[in-house]
Amino acid sequence: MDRGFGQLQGSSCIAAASMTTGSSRNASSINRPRAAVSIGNVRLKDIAKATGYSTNTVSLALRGSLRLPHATRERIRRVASELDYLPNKLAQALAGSKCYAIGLVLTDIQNPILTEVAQEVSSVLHNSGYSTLFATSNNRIDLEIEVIREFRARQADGILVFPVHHREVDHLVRLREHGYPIVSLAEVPEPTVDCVCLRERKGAFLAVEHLTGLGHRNIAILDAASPLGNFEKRDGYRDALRSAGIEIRPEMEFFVEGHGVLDGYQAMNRLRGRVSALTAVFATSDPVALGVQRWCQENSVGIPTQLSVMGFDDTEFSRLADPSLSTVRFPVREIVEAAVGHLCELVEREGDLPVPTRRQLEPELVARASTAAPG
Amino acid sequence: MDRGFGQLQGSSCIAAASMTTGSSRNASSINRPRAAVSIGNVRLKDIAKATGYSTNTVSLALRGSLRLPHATRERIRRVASELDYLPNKLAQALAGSKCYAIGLVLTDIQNPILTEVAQEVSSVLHNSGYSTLFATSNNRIDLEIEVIREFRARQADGILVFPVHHREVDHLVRLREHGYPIVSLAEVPEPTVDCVCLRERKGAFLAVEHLTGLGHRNIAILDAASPLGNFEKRDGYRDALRSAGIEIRPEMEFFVEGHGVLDGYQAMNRLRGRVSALTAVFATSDPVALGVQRWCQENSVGIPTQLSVMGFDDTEFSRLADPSLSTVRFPVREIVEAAVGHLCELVEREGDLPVPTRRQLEPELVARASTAAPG
DNA sequence: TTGAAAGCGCTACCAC
DNA sequence: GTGGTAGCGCTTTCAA
Repeated sequence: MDRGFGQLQGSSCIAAASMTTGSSRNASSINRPRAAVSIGNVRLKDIAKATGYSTNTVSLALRGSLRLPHATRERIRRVASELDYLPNKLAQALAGSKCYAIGLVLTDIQNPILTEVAQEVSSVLHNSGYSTLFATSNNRIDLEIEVIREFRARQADGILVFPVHHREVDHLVRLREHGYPIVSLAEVPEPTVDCVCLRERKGAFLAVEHLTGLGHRNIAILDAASPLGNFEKRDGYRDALRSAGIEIRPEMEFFVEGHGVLDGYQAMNRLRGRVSALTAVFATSDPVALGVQRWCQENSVGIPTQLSVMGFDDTEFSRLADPSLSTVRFPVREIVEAAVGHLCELVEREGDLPVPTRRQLEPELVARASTAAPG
Repeated sequence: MDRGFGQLQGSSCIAAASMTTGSSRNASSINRPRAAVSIGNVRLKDIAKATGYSTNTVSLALRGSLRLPHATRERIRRVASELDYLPNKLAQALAGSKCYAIGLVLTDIQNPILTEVAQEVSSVLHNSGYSTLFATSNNRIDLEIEVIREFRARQADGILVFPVHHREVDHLVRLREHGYPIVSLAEVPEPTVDCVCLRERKGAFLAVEHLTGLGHRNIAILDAASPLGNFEKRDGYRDALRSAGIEIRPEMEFFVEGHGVLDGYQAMNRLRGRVSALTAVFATSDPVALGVQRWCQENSVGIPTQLSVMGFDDTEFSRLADPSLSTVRFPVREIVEAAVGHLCELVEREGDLPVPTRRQLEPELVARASTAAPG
């Protein structure tokens, strides 16, 4: 295994579910009134019975309390493991104050960069002793709100979120104000909620600057973000044009539906008549750029000879695309580590939460074979 | 959005976490002894206080009991929603017998077909009123065991799993025997545990039969499954050779490390010296096949003119590859629907579990542009 | 129709 | 060092 992915060490998640009005009947066997899981339903009480200690002592022993003599602790632990004791985390969470679970809300799990994030988040959280409750909002604000409620209902200790709309985060701000730890993985305008993110605007700037630097002046943007009201990348695109003295033309700005390969392909199909007027395309995510490449191959448009293509995110598929895709790196590991670290601090904090902070990470241009000087 | 993916309606997950010995101190503010979430901590008791009813009545009202007069129910519900009541699912699960959560164990979330499965599972479970606890075993049996324990500790009502080793499922069988509902998404030899799966062996047979049908006789297999002890696809490959009267040569069977594009690319690199002896390659998963294509492009091996390439799974990237990839469809929706349906039946069942059953779905050949008669 | 009381499995607090 | 007792928020008898 030499893929550069976070070595996941066993990770997991909860999908929002509309509570059905529970038809909770018991498995009417005689000796277990209503245990859902009939194996592993060894409880503290059972260990207490087996060892002669009280449940109290058993609980302390299993949590490694130093108030107990070593011998007692070991004896209890041995019996517990003989009985294959499995603590009920629900009960632990209910009695204690934490459940050691963090909610992660993505917009779309099929977007490869977000899949990478999911993997990395669960890995890092796992190493910090937390489980990951995982959800997708499918780019719908109502679902974003719904899954966050679901997480809160499940008593998640805090939330990591890629907000659907970077400017529509009132629901997050409100929770934060009430002391609920939330870290956004996308940049929100004011740091009214904690945020660890990539400087997307600058990333887009670097991408387009790379193109202008190569001599391109007719550069289109295929933008999957703006339709959702997220303008960072488009603004960076415009910044770069401006700074190269190139006129900003609205007819060079195209919306695409989503972050799939097909979305990029279809977008190119729609604007096929105007392709000859372009020398370069900047797609706001890698799969979209791959769709562009695919369209070009089918339509005999040479890359980069006739058209230069830039992506965004730097996922595995782009590295191995043909031609390999120029793009901007989304530093998954750095962002996730910083975000998780910050969130855990908030969660483990004793008093009130501090004022929200914003941490922006730097993008990095990755120039590969899909871009060159215009022919 | 016209991608053919399951329209996810908000879904989520739990990553296995090693219990840290909890340093659970209270947020020492005065009026809330130890509430983790300070917003939304409206409890039944609060609604009871506000309405004058008992918590009991409130509980019944919110669950829509018909024993209460319509007016009472509505009144209570209104107050609950005014107070923004959010039920504590942990407490519900502890008191009731179910927690309305199902664990999903994947081997690898970065494998696109498994990502699709994850999306579809959470979508379908969501529609059935369940949350999804999601985990990856990273192809390690010890992690598989660990995450399943984690799920049980979180009281998951049942488990969906792609076992790492299809022949090493004793731990699953044991749980099943104790009444814990488990459905495997890969074929296990004996139906000692419930199983809803693709006939992989037949799928591989169809793939290779397609190649022999085109006239190929020198067909290699790039096999990511056998290293894990899963021989269905390799057996199907051999079946097809046999039925075409082609000798089975061990030197045509290559292991690859994982299901990534890079794995396929590197495998080709390793066997480069022998490529001229081949006319076709069968990769046991699409990304591996894409890696093969990529290698061929770089090394000027024409597809399908000099080499035919078959994949397995039929993911979006393969449909849009260049040339588009011939493959075998993994019927995500059908499998997931059947598996979830079956699991939910087991979970909701009143008495003991019935004997395990096996449901095998039929694979379907998808012939595209990456395969042709040998040149 | 409604409410009181017990209990889910665990942790916390205060005795002994 | 150890064990009662109470309580987390909810559901579920059972009685009124």
